[in-house]
Amino acid sequence: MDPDGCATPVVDAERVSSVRRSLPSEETVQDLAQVFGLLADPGRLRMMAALLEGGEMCVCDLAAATGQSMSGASHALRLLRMRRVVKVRRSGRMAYYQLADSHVRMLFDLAITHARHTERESGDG
Amino acid sequence: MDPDGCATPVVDAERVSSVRRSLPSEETVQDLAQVFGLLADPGRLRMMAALLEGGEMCVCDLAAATGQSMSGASHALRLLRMRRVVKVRRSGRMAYYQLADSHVRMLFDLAITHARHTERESGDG
DNA sequence: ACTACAGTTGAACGATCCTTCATACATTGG
DNA sequence: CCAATGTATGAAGGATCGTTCAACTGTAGT
Repeated sequence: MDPDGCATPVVDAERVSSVRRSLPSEETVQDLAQVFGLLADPGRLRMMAALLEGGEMCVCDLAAATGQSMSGASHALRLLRMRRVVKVRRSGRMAYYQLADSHVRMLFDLAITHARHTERESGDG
Repeated sequence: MDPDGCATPVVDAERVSSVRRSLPSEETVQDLAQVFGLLADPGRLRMMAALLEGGEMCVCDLAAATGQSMSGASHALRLLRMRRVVKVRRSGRMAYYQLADSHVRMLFDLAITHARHTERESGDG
């Protein structure tokens, strides 16, 4: 709201405004946050991992493979579809899903690598 | 809960169990989801972007640069600290934060690239 | 010791999210 | 047409999350 900060004291004003100018646009930030939000759910994460392996799968197999209900899987796939993370191919009454976006594949792969290399201690500092 | 799926019909049983075995462990999935969850908030995202640019910044400058209250910034940094995404250096009554983990930097960078290459239409199919 | 300052923390409120249930839609087979 | 099947969707319930307010810790300066 305020272009230069009023309520918060500032130590290094130059640095602050320089960093400020370098930040991604509001739109980019929102967009990024939404994509990460999609990845922040275990069910959806497993779905993407499944599609990464399985290539193309129908909803019921996807649900079974990731331990979700059909309805839950469908809701999840809807969100992923809306964000263009997956794409669907229809054949009769079946719906076959696959990953749509290679960036997300890379993101996902990198994240898995990150997880594998990370100690799983959580502490405060 | 169920090792082989009971309530959900399955089309390709072999594929399902093969994919199932290939999925990351429960622990990895939870861990990943939490990391992505951290990145799913605009405020935290801006903080990480700021630290990516600014290198090391104190809480009040970070708050000013990302348009957050001191309290909000502190809460956010606490979460990032607990997940070892940032680390803190204390000097007197100041607290200087910087990114702790190069994986997160890469994740973040890749994500920005992704956002820049993505059309911002959201539709259903 | 007292005041000012930088930061931290807990509680409360509202918003958002995930899960589940029920229902609806479209396609296939009789 | 009717029943069965695979999928999609809206609404409700409870959980989780982010923001804010108030109080608290620890340091610096007088």
